[in-house]
Amino acid sequence: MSLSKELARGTVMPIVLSLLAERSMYGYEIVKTVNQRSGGVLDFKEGTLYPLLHKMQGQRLIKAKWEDGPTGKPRKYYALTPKGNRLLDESREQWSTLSTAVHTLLMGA
Amino acid sequence: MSLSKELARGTVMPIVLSLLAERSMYGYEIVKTVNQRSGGVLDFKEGTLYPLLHKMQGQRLIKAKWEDGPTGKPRKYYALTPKGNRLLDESREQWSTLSTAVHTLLMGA
DNA sequence: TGCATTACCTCGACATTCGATGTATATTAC
DNA sequence: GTAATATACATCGAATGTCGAGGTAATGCA
Repeated sequence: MSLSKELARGTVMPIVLSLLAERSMYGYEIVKTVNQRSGGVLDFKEGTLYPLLHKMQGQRLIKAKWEDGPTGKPRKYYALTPKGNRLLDESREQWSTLSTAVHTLLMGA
Repeated sequence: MSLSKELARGTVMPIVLSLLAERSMYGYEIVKTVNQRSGGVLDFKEGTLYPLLHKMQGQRLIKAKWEDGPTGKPRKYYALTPKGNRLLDESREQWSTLSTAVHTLLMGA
């Protein structure tokens, strides 16, 4: 795996939480949104996201609901649970703490 | 693994490169230095670091030299190679890019 | 003597991620 | 009409990274 990919490990779940806090989304939409909003820096793969969504659902961080999309074809929309919302807060805090620490060590004390 | 640990994945190698750019260090010293400088946010484990150092040595990113420490007991000092130095530059750039992207997605566009 | 610390190291278990692959429908282009 | 592309769900195996536990041995100190 490239260094860049390696660094991005662990940011996937927090980002998913953050997007779902904005509004409900379906899997494919999450992939496209992240890749587009990050300007190509992040590149979520379906093979990464779908298992993660299922895992997060099992942990009651998100809940799923089938709803008809604009074409009439059903899509699986995910939304945050209260528990997911709490974890989001925690994640943001931890990201701040970590990125400060890494910055210090990497960019010079 | 805790969320925080999960986030820190992938930062280990860049940080090692960064420390060794400052001066040569031995493994145990790297562990202690990182944990202390990060104020406990990062917590390098020997089981992580030693295999990594060996891997990096195999990739010619660092080179090792046995030298006598103050007690006369030999220590294995690691130093950056030119190749390691180039990767450090790259790593710093990639960290900046990534952390900006993650910040945007996590903390709100 | 006994304990903590320094300093090297390996190993197995576990989790994460990717690339590949599969299915099916909808849209667009020729 | 049909070929190609995009949408949208999903699983699986291989590769990799990390940790906790364990091992060895020397030093410093009370």
